[in-house]
Amino acid sequence: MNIGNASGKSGLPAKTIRYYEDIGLLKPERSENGYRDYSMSDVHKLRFLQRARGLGFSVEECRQLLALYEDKSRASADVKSIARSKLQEIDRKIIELRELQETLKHLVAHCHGDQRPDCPILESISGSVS
Amino acid sequence: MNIGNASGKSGLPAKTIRYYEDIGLLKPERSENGYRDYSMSDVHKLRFLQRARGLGFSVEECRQLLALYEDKSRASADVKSIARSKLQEIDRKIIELRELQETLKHLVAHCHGDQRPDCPILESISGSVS
DNA sequence: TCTTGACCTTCCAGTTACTGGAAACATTAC
DNA sequence: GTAATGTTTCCAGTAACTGGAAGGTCAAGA
Repeated sequence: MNIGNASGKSGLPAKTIRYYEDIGLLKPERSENGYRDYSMSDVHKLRFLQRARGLGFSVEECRQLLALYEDKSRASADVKSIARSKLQEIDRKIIELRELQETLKHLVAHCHGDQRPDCPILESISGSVS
Repeated sequence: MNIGNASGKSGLPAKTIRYYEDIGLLKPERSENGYRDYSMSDVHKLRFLQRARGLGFSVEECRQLLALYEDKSRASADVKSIARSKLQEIDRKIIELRELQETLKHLVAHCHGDQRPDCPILESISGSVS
């Protein structure tokens, strides 16, 4: 499938998809006419990239995560260790999102619609300051 | 408190904190000697910025979120509407993180430690392709 | 008191991850 | 057939930092 189609299915702008090819993240086939030709597997990876980038993982982290599935030569112990450290990071992100969620819910619940409430919730949105 | 201290407490590099001042996100007091002087409230905001950026919110979104607490002139209906749309975004992010978590857990659980498993989980990490 | 080292200042240049636009070729729609 | 749309490459610009130089400040130890 063409890049426009892949863009629509993945949620990534065509520009970004080309950029990911430039930096070696995802290299699609080429059609006779020179157009990029994406498989469904490519689209899955693009969609994964779209999500992971939106969740605050860097391009290099995404490259590593993609490599977990693609690099057949990598030892499984390696895969496990990388995946485990990413899992910890994900746990932390989920917790932080829940806290942010609580704060915003509190804000929404305690606004009366006519004036801003005077509650000191900045402390709660910033989490525990160690 | 000095920038080094604020950096340690917030988890943000001093460089980044100065950059946030440059773009008008957070303007601290200045001591007699010209050093930046951060209050605890400033540190809370910095910590919030550290988290929100790490969770994939853009600087402009962070600016908006900070404004929810700071802009006394903003109507509460506005605050509610912005907060609600951010809440939806957070819900989505949490769901996506859970899915990513499931995939990685699956990978860790099904590796045998000596060789990479041959399971087609790319589809699951990329979520539903609409 | 002096000095040494850690910390702070500003400024400017470089990097990462896109993003916009031009010029040209391909495809599709009427 | 031609106009609109989609694709290509290339090059420049933006967002959000990040590193490094040149110099001022401060606290601790000889």
